[in-house]
Amino acid sequence: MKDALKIFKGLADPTRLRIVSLLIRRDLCVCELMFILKMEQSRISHQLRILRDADLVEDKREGKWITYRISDKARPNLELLLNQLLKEQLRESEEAIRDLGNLEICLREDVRRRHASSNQRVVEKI
Amino acid sequence: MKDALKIFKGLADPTRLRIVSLLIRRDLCVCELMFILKMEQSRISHQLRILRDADLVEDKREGKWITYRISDKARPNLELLLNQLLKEQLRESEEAIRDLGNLEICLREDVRRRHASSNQRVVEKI
DNA sequence: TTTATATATGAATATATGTTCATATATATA
DNA sequence: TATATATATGAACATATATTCATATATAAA
Repeated sequence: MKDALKIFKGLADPTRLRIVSLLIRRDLCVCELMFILKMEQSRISHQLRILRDADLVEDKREGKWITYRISDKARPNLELLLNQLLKEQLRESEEAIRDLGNLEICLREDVRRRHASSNQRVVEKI
Repeated sequence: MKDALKIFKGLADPTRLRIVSLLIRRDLCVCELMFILKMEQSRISHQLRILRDADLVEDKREGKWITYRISDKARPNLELLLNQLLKEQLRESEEAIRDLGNLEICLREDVRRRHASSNQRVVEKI
């Protein structure tokens, strides 16, 4: 598939757009994404798979965890594409603001190492 | 729906991506798009409807013809998004090159006024 | 070496999407 | 006014997609 189409299809789903918007700021593992997005694990894993198949992200195992990052290949285009649009989102979308807030909390609380089991359950939306 | 998602969904289909790539260069009516894309009329009209519902394009009746253009609202973002990617397409995709070639022919031959009835049939791909 | 944790994945399902065919509508022309 | 042209649209269909549930796998910890 042509690159442009790959990128647009990759971003054409709300869950994936949120994931990419987060990964563009910071590499994250699945349990961190679960904490931030308040979604169950398999849902996130399935969407990450689609993003990986589209060469938008790459994964790397780190012990128990698997960390996802924007692929080197896609990063320049994604930064170009999302830079402007994400600023608009942050002005208009409460969800986008909440995601970034949860990212802060996630990092501050070191979710990956400290919240272990609680992440296996879907937490109530803030 | 949030704007960013609207745009990505709008561009996440090969037919629509081709249409938008053409409209960003020049306003076109349906029969001109038929000539350029070698697709049947209802297929193009349906996709234009989706682009219109997503506020990416606007239509304007001009006598018998209905001309489509990129909406004022979407143009800045679309130009930003597509500028880089379309250059890549033109390097890599024969289809994109062919579309632009057909656009040239379409304008040179004044398809809108001169090829009338022949446009109602789907023409063999060049 | 058993158990817990983190993640992936297959199957099932519901929903969305793209295309085609047939037909409707609006304008232009004879 | 009757006909041709340009386009839109509804219905039907096939295909694609997103989500959930259940289960498999790989690593770490006890």
